[in-house]
Amino acid sequence: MDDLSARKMQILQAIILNYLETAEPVGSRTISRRSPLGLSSATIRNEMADLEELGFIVQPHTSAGRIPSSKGYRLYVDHLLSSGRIPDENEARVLTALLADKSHQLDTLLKEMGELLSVLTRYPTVVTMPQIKQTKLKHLQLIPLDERSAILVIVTDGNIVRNHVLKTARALTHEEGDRLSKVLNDNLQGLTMEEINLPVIQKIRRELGADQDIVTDLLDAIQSTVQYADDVELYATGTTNILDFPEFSDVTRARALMEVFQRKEEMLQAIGDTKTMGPGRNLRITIGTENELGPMQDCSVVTTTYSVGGRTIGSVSVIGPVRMDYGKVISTLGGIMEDFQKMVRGEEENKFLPEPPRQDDQ
Amino acid sequence: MDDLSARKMQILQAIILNYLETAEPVGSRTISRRSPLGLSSATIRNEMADLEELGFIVQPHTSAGRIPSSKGYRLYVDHLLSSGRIPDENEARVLTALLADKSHQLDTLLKEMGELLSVLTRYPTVVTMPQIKQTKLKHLQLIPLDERSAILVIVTDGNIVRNHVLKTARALTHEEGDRLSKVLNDNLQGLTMEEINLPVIQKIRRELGADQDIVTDLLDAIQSTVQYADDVELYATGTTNILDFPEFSDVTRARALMEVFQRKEEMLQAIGDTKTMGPGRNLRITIGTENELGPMQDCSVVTTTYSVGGRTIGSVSVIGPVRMDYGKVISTLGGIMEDFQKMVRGEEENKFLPEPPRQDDQ
DNA sequence: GTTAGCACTCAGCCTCGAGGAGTGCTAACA
DNA sequence: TGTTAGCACTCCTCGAGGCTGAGTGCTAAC
Repeated sequence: MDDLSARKMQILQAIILNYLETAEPVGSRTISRRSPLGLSSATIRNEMADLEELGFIVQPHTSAGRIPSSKGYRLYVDHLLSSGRIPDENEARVLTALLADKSHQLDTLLKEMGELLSVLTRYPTVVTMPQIKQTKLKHLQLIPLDERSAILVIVTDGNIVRNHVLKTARALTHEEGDRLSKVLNDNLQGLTMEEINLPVIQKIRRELGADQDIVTDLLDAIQSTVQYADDVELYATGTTNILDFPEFSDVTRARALMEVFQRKEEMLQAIGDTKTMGPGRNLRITIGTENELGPMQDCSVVTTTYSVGGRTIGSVSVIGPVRMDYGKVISTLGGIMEDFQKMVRGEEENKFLPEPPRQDDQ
Repeated sequence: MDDLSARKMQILQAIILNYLETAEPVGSRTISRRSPLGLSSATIRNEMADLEELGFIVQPHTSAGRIPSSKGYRLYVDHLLSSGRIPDENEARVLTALLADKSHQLDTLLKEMGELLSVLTRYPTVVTMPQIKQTKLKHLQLIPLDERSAILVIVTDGNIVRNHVLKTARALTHEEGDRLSKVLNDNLQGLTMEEINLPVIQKIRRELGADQDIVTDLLDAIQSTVQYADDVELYATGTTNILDFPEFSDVTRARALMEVFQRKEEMLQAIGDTKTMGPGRNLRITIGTENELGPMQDCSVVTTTYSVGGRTIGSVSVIGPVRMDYGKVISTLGGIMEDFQKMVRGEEENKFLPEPPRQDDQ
């Protein structure tokens, strides 16, 4: 199925490129005129008939031109797109300039990045926030608040901060808070949330013998943070961009899609399991009917992952109509993510330097 | 302009009620048949002509029925709606049951509330998150993180927590962190962000004499939190609900509106200044063309405020088409907010009780 | 002041036909 | 054998024309 003649490939590509632009079925005559092949429309027609039989293009109705099928886009993305595209360096510059001073807090950096991506690509963008569960604990601090509550602050790799307000059986003193924090840190620092298991917890329980009454509350809080951490957080931007495209000028369809953007579970399903994906310039593209979700079958999803400390802890996806500018999305997403990773890594190292390097501009 | 005859009032109300249901212009014959007035369509027609001249209703085209104008809705909301509506108690129950265990963290409580409101009303809902600037500082804690950074945790009334990662000129020890925190607390506790002024800052600066090098970073962090606090945070839910209504079946219009929902400044403008509004069952209703923003002129906004510790620190708005069920929205919003305020107040008091009261159900 | 009746308006819907884009097929050509 | 020109055919799109029905304003009578 892959051994299409070079000419068929070229014709398919021409059809796709044209369709990307116009969103209208493309006819043999258009290809004949526009492409450098120098073939008559009749010849193109013959080839198109073959391509249709092979399932790469379809005809909306008898007397219309052809539009690419999911299978056709797939071939295009896998074989035709790869070479010859240079990522636009300007965009990376923009990112670096724009976000330089926000780089030390991963959440905000990611959100800004999502927004930037949706502005650059003109497509909706969805970022899964760092899965705190997978990152190493860096610091825990229990802050007594008042007679019946305290705050547990949890900091992990990448300076991701989470708070958890907990009810306590009695008032805590500041000193107790510190002492408890120390025990927690001694036992948990460097572990990931997932690695907090029974033996560790029992060790903590032993060491906190004197404060038995508070211990349960505390462990509950950690427990519930871990549980909450199970719950991936999503951040979607530029969702209204999808309404720009004629394929969604039907309100019912548009609405169905907008709703998917808002529903966490469905969105996660659309993005798919990212754990199996390696880090770096590793993207996954899901095209049209390859999506399981009904309303998403008119869309394509381009997903990549990001990592901190060598662990893949989240993903960034750009979502557009099947008729999306794959080349641009891939290069923009790739470029920005590369930059992002560089920044995060830089951030991790900077701490040991006397002064952050700052003169790469100009 | 207010001294409409009782009959005109009744007819206007009948027109509005009918239009709320059908979204179609309503004709004289419909009113004649449906209303208990027992008048012929010709008489209704005469009255309608008057109402039109007075600006309470308009005619989309010559041979169509009438639809209410913004002025008409305004009269309806102000004079016709008030009496006779009992808030639905069930909804309040739902809220209390649903949110009981989330009540101790204001942000999440508010978000859940927004979601609940949009589910109950089937309209989009926008919540402005607590304006931390206006709440009293309860506790500050500086947590050293690593060689070049620390986290400043700020807790205010209502247990609103904010973190701020700050770069430090050198590594902080844990003891230093505590000492600095203590000075901050001694000087700032009980103040609002707005009340942090130069004298206070200089006092802190004096007391921290020995740690001059860190002080600037720290004050910068507070400063930037204050600044960030200036930036109201919005949380919008159920925005796609708006697509249900025929008045937004035009995608361009729908898109314009969806975009307003996402843009903070425009949304704030639409909600309007809430500082002038008192707390409690105090709602403001902005109808149709009373809105300044173009895309919002087909919408009405029902806004109320919430307060903590006697200060109004945020607002909750329900946004729908002008043809919205004002009665339902007003009673739902009112009921839920009452419940919410009760909960927050309960929360504030609970701290001093040995055990939170829990047997009011069943 | 209310009502019946009538002429009038106009959006919505249907139908019909022309126009045009595009196809598939066949036959001729290099 | 691959390519091309030509032709008949399909079917979508769009606009014109006509009909219908809901609704109006006006007038005259009660």
